[in-house]
Amino acid sequence: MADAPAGRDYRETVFLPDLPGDPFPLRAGLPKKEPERVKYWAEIGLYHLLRKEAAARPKVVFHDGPPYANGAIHIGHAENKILKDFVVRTKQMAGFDCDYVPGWDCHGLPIEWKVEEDFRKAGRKKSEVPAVEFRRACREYADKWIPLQRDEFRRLGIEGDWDNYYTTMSFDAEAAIAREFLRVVRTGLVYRGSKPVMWSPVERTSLAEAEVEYQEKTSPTIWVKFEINGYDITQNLGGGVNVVIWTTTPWTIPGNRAIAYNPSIKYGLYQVEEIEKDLPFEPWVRAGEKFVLADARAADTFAAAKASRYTRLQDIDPSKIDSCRHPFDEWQKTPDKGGEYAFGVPLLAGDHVTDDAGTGFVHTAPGHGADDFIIWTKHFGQEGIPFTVDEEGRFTKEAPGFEGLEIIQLEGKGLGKDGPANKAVIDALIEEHALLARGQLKHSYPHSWRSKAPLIFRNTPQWFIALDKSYRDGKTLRQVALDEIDRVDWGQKRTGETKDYNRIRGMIEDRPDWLVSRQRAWGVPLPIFVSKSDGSILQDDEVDARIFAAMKAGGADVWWATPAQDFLGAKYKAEDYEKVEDILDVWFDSGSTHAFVIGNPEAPTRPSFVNPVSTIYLEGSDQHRGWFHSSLLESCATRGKAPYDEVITHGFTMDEKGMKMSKSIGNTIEPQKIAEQNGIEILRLLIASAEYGDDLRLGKIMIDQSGEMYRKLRNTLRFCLGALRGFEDGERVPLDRDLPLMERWLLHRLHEVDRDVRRGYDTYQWRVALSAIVEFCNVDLSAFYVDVRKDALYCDAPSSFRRRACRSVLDETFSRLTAWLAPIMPFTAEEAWLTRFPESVSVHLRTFPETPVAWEDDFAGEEMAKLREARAVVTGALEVARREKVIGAALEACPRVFVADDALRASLQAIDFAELCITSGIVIEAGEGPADAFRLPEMSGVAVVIEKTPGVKCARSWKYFDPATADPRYPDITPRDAEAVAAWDAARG
RNA sequence: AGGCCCGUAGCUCAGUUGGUUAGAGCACACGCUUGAUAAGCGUGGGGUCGACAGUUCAAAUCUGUCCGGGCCUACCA
Repeated sequence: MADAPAGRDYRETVFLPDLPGDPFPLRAGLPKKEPERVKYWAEIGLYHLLRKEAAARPKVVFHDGPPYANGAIHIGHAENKILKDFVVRTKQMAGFDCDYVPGWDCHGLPIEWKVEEDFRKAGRKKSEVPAVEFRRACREYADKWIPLQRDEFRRLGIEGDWDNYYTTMSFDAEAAIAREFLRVVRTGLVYRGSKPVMWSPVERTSLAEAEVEYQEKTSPTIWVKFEINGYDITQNLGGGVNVVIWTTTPWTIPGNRAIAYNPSIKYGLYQVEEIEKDLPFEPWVRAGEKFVLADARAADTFAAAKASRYTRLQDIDPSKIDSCRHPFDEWQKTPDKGGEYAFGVPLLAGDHVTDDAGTGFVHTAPGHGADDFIIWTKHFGQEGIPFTVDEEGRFTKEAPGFEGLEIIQLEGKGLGKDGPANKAVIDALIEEHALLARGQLKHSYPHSWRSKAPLIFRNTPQWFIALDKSYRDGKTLRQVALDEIDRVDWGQKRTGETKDYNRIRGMIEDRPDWLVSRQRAWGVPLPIFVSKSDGSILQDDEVDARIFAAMKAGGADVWWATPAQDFLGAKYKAEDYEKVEDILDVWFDSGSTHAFVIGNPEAPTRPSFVNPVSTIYLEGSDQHRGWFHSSLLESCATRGKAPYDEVITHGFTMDEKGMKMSKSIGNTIEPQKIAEQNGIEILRLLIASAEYGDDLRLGKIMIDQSGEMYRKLRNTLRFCLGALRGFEDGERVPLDRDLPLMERWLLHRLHEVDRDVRRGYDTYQWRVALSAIVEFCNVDLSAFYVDVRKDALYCDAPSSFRRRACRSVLDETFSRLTAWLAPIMPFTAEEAWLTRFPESVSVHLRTFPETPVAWEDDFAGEEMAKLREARAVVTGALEVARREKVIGAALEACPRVFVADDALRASLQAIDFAELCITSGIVIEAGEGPADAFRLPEMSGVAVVIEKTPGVKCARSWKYFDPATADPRYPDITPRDAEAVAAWDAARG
């Protein structure tokens, strides 16, 4: 076999997929091109074009959870915004109007800290800066960051109304937040109660959890006797039986109001028999004394008390103890001779009590501990909690006998050290014979982040929203919220995933009342007046209207800058009312965003928010405790319903090992860096292919892998662009059953992929859609359809039906690929689309093309599945022949295919199977074939023997052919190629 | 410490109500091609399904314990 004699170079007559000037190069240059594209979208006003295009469509509201206006964005922000962008873009392209209004959360501590620091550097203490000046500085600080963050978000390819973003500190927002709170007041759910908070006596302020750090501290420990008042079998016990508690904070004893025990712990009655001898001091314990203790704690307790021998008399059930005497209830040094402490100390059951430390009984001072507070309010509500300590950490008159003593030294050399309070209490206990033992303990104890001074738990008056008070059709806020949780889709409806539903439900079921007041400066005030005579909150529409109007005009500052009388008007006297100066929990701010961003159903803030078919929230899973939570409660309180219909959550970004990213470990990855080095679309693709509900791992390997996926997709688009060069409507053939099987099958696949992509997008499972697209590109297009059809595309005459059919179907493919990919790869989809249609404005103004039902073609699908299985046997055989150096390229082969099954053989004969296998010829025969033929275990009825193709190699298509069949004008190419070249020559004259 | 959750090939993910030798894409190795060419095609290696125990004729799939990781609470009298 010899090649045709060297003759004409046909290369120029081959329709290679090059585009003039290579407008869509393989090397994308994303880091450089993406910013240009962002600018382009801004210039054409894409956001406004989108709104205009979709004005008549059904609305979907995607409401942005506001990031905090502080610092550069990090990878977590990037994941969050990109996922949001996927939702917004897919909804828009699925035929909705999905308006996205980004926002920022501006009030709160982090900014307050920064600004405070700035003032300190300038030599001014916060307390010396007027509230309004301080707030102005906070506002300026937030204002500085918003445009910076906005530009970073736009760089990520996020589309939205970036010129009209919302903030929680705009005057409108501040007025709206205040009005929302007044709305809650009208439900009757707002009350003033108290709660122990972390308090710094040195700084005279409460501290947030984030401002607290734990340090080692040595504290006194005391074992205190509480004599039992009554026990229904007291007669059997005799008198003088004591419950023993243990504590590291003696100063909380005046605040003791209860003792907690755990019903699942075993308790016993013990009698002391003998005291240790030869001690350098005389122990307080006496032989014959009786104590109730957890059995597991008896040994340690008696060791501390120096009782060398003791006996256990009987079991004790603490629930049968009515109450105990307070150790100070007969203390002579109190003004009332102990009468102030003459309340019974009840025993309360609580799970927080353990028997691995202490005595099995927990001293409970509801004003000075979280557990203490919880167990107390569970039994007695807010009643009866004393305020024993003032804001400087001094005992008040509610701690009779100790008034004025400091818990922590406030000044001088001993600043931050224990004050006289502990010692005074211990002395009093000794005096009253209530101290069993004492010691010292080194333990971790809360300290102020800034002053490093120890903190105390201190009961302070605060404002709450009640969860268990009925307010709406006899229901409580908790009940309404739980009902709404059932209505909302947390994923349990779209994918059956119940984890988010369970999580939010659990949180709402368990949470205590909402503490909404903060003793801070940078926020929206609780805009209320409290009657000095009866403690009720003034509720008057005219007053509320004045407050709202003033804030709308001048922001929340007016609350501090305007005399109370101006709000109260003529009807009320300022001196009769206390103007509350606390600010609202910032979660109340963001919980109210729905009210001023989306608006009420009756009063939407924009046309794109009218009667939405759905309102969607999407945030990280930490927002179950945050924004999802506060928005739910706020909206249920004011409107009786959740502000959203669907909630989507995502996990957190981790490093490549699945560990949390942190600056100190140095394993962070900045989105800005990915944008510079790889292009942000690589990150978008990575996020789209991940199970974002779980944590997202991020590392070099994943980014590289995502880059590979990108290249494959880009190259597929690039091939389509080249293959479709010059394709016009006139070339199009009807997309019906007269198409070749290959094209019928490809349409069938487009139909299937369309279904998968829509299903993925509808349920926010981007990876389902993306993997359908990627697999289609790789397996169906690249490895099969394109590989097979390259011959027809390159070498057929333009008039060839086969080539026209191929191009018609590729046109539909390109149309869909660009649309399907647009939400995930907005830059590249745009680039591809505009390369093909330079006169078009943007791919993003399109919707997903409808895919005709008629394209579903089960026959083509099943037929092609069979053919590809048979093809796999041929490719396997070719591989063996290649390895044995029988052939190199597949076109050198002419396989003999033995097919036992008549139906399968008929299928193979019905089409050009050589074309499918990309061989120059093929022989299909009946029967089992020779024993040494190539077979695959899963296709036992097909056997293949590879033989070399006879004939000569076509100088144009490289196929081997019988030169006897050649067109005499073109002896070195096949007749098919001759026809194409003839047409090509004719066109050029 | 408690609540919710995650743990399948090097990587990202599929694995229907428990049922034949656990799949895909990418990566890797080898080969082919040199007309998608800083591309394309083919073939191949690679997993005790986090560990252990249990239920079952049968478990990646159900139960329990443990290990590792994440988010959120709490952090102790």
